[in-house]
Amino acid sequence: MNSITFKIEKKLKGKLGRAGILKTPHGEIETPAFVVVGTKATVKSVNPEQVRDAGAQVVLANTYHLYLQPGDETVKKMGGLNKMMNWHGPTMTDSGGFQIFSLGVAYKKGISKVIQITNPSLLIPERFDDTDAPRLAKVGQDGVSFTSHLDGSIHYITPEKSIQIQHNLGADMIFAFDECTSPSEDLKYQNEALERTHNWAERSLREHNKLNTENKVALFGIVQGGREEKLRKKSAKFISELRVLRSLGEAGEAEEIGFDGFGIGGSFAKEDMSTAVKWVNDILPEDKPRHLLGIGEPEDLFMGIENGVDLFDCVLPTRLGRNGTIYTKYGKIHITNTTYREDLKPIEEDCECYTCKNYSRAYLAHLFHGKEMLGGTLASIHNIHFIVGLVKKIRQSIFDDNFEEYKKEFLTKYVK
RNA sequence: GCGCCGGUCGUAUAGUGGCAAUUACACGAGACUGUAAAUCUUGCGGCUUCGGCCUUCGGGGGUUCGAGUCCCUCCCGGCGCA
Repeated sequence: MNSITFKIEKKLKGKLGRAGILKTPHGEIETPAFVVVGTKATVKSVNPEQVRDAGAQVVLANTYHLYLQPGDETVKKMGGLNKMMNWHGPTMTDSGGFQIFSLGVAYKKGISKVIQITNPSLLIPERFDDTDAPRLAKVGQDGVSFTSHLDGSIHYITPEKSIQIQHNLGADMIFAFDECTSPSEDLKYQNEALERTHNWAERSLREHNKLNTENKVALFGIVQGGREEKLRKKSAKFISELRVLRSLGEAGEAEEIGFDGFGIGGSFAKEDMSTAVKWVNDILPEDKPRHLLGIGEPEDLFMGIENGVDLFDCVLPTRLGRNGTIYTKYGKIHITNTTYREDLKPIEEDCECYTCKNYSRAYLAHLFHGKEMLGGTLASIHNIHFIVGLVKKIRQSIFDDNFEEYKKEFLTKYVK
């Protein structure tokens, strides 16, 4: 009996894309699916009923943040992630690997998850030879030391520790501890980092194997390798084929176990993303779910799905929403712009979300100008509905055999 | 009527001889991709070939190389005494 099962129901002709169903202990996920991010066990500004009503099937929380506050043991005492946050559906946790990047090389530097290759200076390693620069995460031999942004305390996270924390948090699907590298690192470093990620993958899998006695938790391995084709393919192969032995009781028998699913990680140059995803998904086993970590924008979702991605997560719908940027089928709008102050239309006329059914742009503009909390909530609800809904529509287009037409129709109207 | 205090970029302020002028809010625009983010950046007198140029601190006049700052006068507001 596996913790999760994945069944492909329909494939995209001539492409790697597919639509399927992922079964977890807390319910089914129709894939491709967009996972809503709730880093600290809350989707910021939105309650679980609103998250569900906006169409979300699954939420993702973060190991690093919940370990620091309130502490994974405390989460466990509260009954685990689902019970604590009153979310009844499937859950995931990220391993903390992204914080190696965001609190490390990327710390205070304007390097983000996705960079534009039109700014090539970000890709020149020499420009970033700043080993002395202050950072809150430092990679060591065995794990990573983090300086807490909350109180300055030092914490050493190893793959084993990350997996232990994640088991305490109690999500259905968890991730191996990996190192998300910056594209500004040179090839030598990318190589070293990848070796480390592979080593950590094995240690994560072993620790998970020890702790997963009830077989309720699924572990996803993460493919890294930066922008290098060789490294990406090497990583996909290694992570796919990684096995550890699990004993089957007293008789001394053992079975080989590998990862239940796969994550594709890294900080991408936008232009490189599709080729990297393609390299990797060509190699990853077809019968296991694939999660493109931390992506993305509407155009990225089409790209990912057509190249065989089953799951996405991204902070954008909620972060943008909170900050007054709202998705529409014609592109994003800034609701605080003067033009919306007396605009009585909903964000989108034909949108079925709670926000669009009940409120005008003018009211949202008012809430944002007045710094009322409800503004961020209503905008987040719409953005979640929009992005989650977009992935659902793309999924439907796979079943309807009109993926290409839908993609073209959407992207023609949608102005970046 | 007399005395005192005060009038600075939408608002509130800083500024006591070198100032296109502080700070906050408001306003305008932008950014955000496994969330140190309900955050951050940036503009906010006009023009600019980005070197500058012009016009500004209640009105008018004066002193000075130079005035938001000093002097005179007028206008407006607040307080006190008649």
